[in-house]
Amino acid sequence: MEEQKKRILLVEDDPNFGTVLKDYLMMNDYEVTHAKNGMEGFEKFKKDDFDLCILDVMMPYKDGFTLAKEIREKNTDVPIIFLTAKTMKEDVLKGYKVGADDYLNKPFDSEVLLMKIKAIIQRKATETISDSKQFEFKIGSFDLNSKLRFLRFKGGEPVKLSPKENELLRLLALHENDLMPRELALTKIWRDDNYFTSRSMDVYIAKLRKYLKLDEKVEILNIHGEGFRLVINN
Amino acid sequence: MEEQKKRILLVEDDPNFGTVLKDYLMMNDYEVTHAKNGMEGFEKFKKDDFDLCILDVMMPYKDGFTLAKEIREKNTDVPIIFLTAKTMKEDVLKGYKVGADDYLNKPFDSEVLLMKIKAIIQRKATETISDSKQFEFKIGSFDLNSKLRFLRFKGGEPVKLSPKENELLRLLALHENDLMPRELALTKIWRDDNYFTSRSMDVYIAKLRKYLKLDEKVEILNIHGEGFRLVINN
DNA sequence: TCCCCTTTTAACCTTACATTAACAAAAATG
DNA sequence: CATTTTTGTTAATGTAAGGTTAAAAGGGGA
Repeated sequence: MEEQKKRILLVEDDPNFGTVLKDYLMMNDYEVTHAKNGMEGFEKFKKDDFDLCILDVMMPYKDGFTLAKEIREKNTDVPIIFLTAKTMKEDVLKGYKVGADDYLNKPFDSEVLLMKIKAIIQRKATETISDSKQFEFKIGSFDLNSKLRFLRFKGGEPVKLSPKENELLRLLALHENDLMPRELALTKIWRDDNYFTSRSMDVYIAKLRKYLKLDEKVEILNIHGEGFRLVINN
Repeated sequence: MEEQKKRILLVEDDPNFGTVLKDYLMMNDYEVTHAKNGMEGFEKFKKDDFDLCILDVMMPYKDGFTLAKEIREKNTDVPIIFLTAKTMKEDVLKGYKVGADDYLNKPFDSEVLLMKIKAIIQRKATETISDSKQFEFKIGSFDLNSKLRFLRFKGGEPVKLSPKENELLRLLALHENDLMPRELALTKIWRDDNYFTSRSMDVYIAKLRKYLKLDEKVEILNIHGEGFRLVINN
């Protein structure tokens, strides 16, 4: 059985270290694309599909965090590992905020890196089975295209959705008729969970409800203290 | 409202460090059970449901790995974080083998630990989302969906249940036709057992009876001084 | 720079929930 | 049978969560 090699985007400005790491990963059966800085990293990211990104934090022109943010705008799912200078606590916290999956302090042990890579790719694989790759939804009489970010009612004129509107409606649609926990949306979309992000989410729920009013069979119900539920009656 | 606190089992033999860590976690809104060694840790694990285990690796009598293995035999899902001595690489690798979700080198930064805890619990939550079925009960002519918190009579309009109503009815349903001890509900749902919580529970029993009146075959009987019994006659 | 689009923050209001109180009824106790 | 405990039920209260709208704050082009 031909296992497809996993593809890693490695963004690391130190040429020596970068090359060594790349070779090491390739020896361990990963397909590695090595970019020398943030710009290049983003270009390569856009061109290809990767299973994992390993980003150095300290880089000229465009640091790892900025790059990660750009990557996240394009793709909310791809796992990201940061390579941070030793015990830069702020870096670690900032990393998690941007949506990192893990971090590694330099200098690090290569075997540990391998373990992490395996664990993370594995984790994403099971997590992603259901919810990735799905960009088109039927919601009552609506069609949602979450890749192009529009919502269309009965084949009429599509209305454009903002990124957050879109992500939120997509999450709801993924859980159609089922509970979509508040926390899930907050951590997946807002990447933070506090009073204000929570209120912000409520505002977006209101916006979505306004859009969805056109079809009285479709509604977003609240489950007090838990989250929301997109139901389609018939 | 009533956001249920996440429960952490902390197994750490150093009394000073353990206590400090416990307090710190509690300050951050976790419910923490602290065990002083592997044995005690396992006992406590068996007695309760936890959302996360934090295990020190170096402990007398029973080290963290052995404990983790035992825990894994009982429960394949609960996330485990190891606290390892600084850069003991073997420990890290061994930890992953045993099925750890993450590890932290001592000394570690407490904020980083918090981030990890949040990330890990969140991750598990999304993974575990789909194993419903254990949330659906048939009670006479009623359907109880305790995940979506509604009760439906003969396929009619579902009526929403409050968290406490829901939990209580679920507990009763789990013990259908059998005694559901007062104390059980109080410790599991109210997590406290005193005069007032007990009265509060009685209030909820009254509410449930009102809902269930629609089906005269279903009733909640009191067993004086013992608890309640959900019976379905036919 | 200004403008437009998006997102957050704020304010105010409504609803949902849990607890407590108060009083009635049943059951146990002796 | 009188008294104490336990349970049944309804209503009042306080607080937290959610609904809604508008204004402020960012942020990326033209």
